[in-house]
Amino acid sequence: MAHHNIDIQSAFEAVCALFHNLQPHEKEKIRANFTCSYIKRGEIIFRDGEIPTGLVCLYKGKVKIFKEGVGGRDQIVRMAKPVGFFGYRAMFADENHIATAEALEDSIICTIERDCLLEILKTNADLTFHILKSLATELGFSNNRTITLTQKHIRGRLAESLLFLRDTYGLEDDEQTIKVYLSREDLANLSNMTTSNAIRTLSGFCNESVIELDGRRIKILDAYKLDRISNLG
Amino acid sequence: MAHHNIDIQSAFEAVCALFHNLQPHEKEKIRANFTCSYIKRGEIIFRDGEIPTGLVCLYKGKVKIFKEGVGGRDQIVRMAKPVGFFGYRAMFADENHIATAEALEDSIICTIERDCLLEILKTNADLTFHILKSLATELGFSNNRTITLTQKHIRGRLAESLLFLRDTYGLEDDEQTIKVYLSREDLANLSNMTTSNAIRTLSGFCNESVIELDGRRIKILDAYKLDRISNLG
DNA sequence: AATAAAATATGCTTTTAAACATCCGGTCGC
DNA sequence: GCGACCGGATGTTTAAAAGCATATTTTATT
Repeated sequence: MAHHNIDIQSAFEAVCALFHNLQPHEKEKIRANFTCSYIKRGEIIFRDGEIPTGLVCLYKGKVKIFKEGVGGRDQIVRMAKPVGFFGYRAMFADENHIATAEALEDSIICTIERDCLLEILKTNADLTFHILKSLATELGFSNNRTITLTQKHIRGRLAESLLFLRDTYGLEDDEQTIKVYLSREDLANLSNMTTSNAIRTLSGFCNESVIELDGRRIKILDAYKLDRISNLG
Repeated sequence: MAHHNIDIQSAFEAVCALFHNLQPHEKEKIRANFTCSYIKRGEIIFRDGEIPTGLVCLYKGKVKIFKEGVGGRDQIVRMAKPVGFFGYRAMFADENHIATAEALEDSIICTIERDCLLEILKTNADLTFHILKSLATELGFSNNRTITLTQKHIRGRLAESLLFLRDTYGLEDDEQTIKVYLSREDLANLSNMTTSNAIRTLSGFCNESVIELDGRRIKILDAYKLDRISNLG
């Protein structure tokens, strides 16, 4: 790992910037309980059932968080982007993880040791409220997502997923290509469908000139139409 | 409303008991911003799109929180029981409500005015952390629920809903009858299925002697079998 | 470079649950 | 008392998506 030469100081500052209203002594406390590591594409960061060891932050790369469902079918419940936290829900709820986190590309993740963070939260109401707000927002997303995944048809679900990926990771310089390269299987697991149907529907969109495909590269040609499919399909 | 003679003092104490670590001056502040009202069965407490006015607490009765989905099909996202809060997610996320709350039976609800509560939270880290924890737990439920509703088959979804209702509202004195009386339509909206299918599946369970039906009264005869259907069906 | 393994593509079949159509029984309002 | 309406029950039809089979292409491994 050492040969990757992670710039811990930069990572530390970037992570701390996510916290608002951090007192100097709190920052030093975090520094003393802060670790960084390099994660290769495909590696597991934590597994369903494990005890959360701390607050995980993605400094570089992309991570999917998924749950294994009925008959081994995975559902992606979250896509983490840098710089942002993930895997904190279980820690705050005082539960074991209920999902698995896997790096989608080579990534750098940082961890703030659990007890250290909890101690800071016990006295910093501002910071605690900030996290509370994030959780409330996320719960809203989750509720919306439930409706989408259960009620929209395949085309609508996939269209929404593509728009979600665009909104989460942004576009390449061409202003059209979604800045994340998922396998058809991951797209399917994000959209609650089989891999076959993801492939089929994707090539359907392609025929209708809504998107353009080049391997895992997805170019959104007609965002308006994609939005319409998402909302009415 | 006055003729219903709500015991505001008892309600106030019961609601405050939900908060831990409340300072005396905070309690008085809440008392000054505390209102109670009587809600008839079928009445709407708040609607999707409205601005949250405060923290709502159910003191007596039962309330369903649902979202209208594609083609007017509702999905129940939460069932509130006394004494407990609901409708707080939107307030904490600084959003408008994304769901509608309706009383399932005659109920008494109390409201703590929004700004009053937020002020208290700004300085009471303990209390804020407590709410944070609840939200984290709820987000876990929501994620689990998404998997259930998308991946389980009709029988599994309905079985899980029945067990969920039992766990939420408990059983009558006979130790078998679920202590909530939902219409077939509500059961369907809880389980992501059409009303016809809820009726059909329910009478299926009845034929298999897993449950016993008497109108809206549902008796769980074989909890073990119901659990198995939920997990494997 | 050769081979194996994984990912993608596509056609066909089957299953599931929605949609639709009645029908029944109770309740409400007039 | 009558008709309208609502909730519940049940059978039939239809559509959507899963499942399965099989190519083909790409990527990884030796």
